[in-house]
Amino acid sequence: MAAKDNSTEQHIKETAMRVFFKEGRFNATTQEIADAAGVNRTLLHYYFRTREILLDIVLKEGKSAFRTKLAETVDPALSFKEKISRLIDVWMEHILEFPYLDAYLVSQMSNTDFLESMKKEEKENSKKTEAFFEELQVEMNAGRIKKMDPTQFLLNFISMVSYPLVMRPLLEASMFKTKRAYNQALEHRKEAILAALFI
Amino acid sequence: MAAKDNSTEQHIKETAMRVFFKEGRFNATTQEIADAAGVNRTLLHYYFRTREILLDIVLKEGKSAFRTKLAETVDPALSFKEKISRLIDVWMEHILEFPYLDAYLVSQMSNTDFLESMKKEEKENSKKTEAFFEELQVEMNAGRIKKMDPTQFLLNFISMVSYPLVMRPLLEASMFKTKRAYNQALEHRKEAILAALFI
DNA sequence: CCTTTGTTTAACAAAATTGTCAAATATCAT
DNA sequence: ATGATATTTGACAATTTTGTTAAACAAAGG
Repeated sequence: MAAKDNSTEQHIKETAMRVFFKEGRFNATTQEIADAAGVNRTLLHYYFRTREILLDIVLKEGKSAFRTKLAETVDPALSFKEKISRLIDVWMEHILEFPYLDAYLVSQMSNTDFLESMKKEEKENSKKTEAFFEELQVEMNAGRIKKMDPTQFLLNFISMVSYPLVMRPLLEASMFKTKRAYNQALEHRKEAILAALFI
Repeated sequence: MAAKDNSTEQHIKETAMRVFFKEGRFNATTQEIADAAGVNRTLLHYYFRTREILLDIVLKEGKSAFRTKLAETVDPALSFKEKISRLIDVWMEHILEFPYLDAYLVSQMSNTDFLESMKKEEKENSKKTEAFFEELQVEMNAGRIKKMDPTQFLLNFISMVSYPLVMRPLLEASMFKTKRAYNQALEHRKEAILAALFI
């Protein structure tokens, strides 16, 4: 293999992503990750040197991919409601793919570095948020949404989309009789959210 | 000290509760917990034998206390909306006190034992849930709530109450300019939730 | 005073985990 | 075939963490 081939490196990252954020095994050891990837543990250190660096990279790339996806989703030509509708789709899809990502982020929030990088993101997104709020204001004036603080609308929106998926194992076990019942509820989730957000 | 005095044992439990579920340090070592409690590490093992047992006890007692609190809150004489209103108060208060508890529960959900104990709780609560759904049905028929699947109403409710608090560090850092702005939003959270749930 | 209970101290073994290294193999490109 | 890169193997030191034990000390009650 003379030519640089990063497929194994990529494969390790994807495996780590799976173990951490799909399966929620936040304390997985380097050995477990290597096993899951079908690769020798030394190779992890060869490519990423430390477990922490690997986790950092995986997290950063995951977040970045999601941000890109979200941005691509919002077509300015669409109606506000249609925008929201598509956002719900993409957002739910993403959390379904990596259900433990948010829980991990929160659990790491006492870490100062994380907070810093988050605040940087906020600044980059603040323009989009303001634009969103303006559109929202128009909808409220048009009587298609109850008048309220835009912030509260945003919180309602994110909450209703994320929570049932992020806390899925908890809700499924503690409030529903069967997994099937929960899956059915999720299937109709989007309409329920839209109905709650719009008059 | 001839007489049995369990104040230190209690103090250790409270400290563990604080470290784990108020501060979110899920990986705190027995040494760190002992330090936080101002007590020798050996004493932890003396009372609880293992770290795992201590965590189990703390978690079980915490959940049980919350369940009791919730049950006490619901006065059958109140109107449905008033019941919901009080539930929001108690619920938010509880999450404010132990913001990391839900995240921990979710992170442990791959653990089979947890799932089992959760399912047991579901069975105990299923009667209450059904009663809740019946009341909800009455409200819908009376036109005070949009007609929808009661399950979706419940998911909307829990989501809007919990998510902004459970994910607080995340939302605060990534979407708000200041902590103060977030606190202000939380102050008006209850009315916003009620407005979204009721017509 | 003596006993019991609570608590600390120190030391220890065992296990788990991490990160590093050197050497051996494998695989591919030229 | 040769060289270069990818990957495995085995071994190792260092560290962290856990759980146990024995001994000493403190305090309070009878």
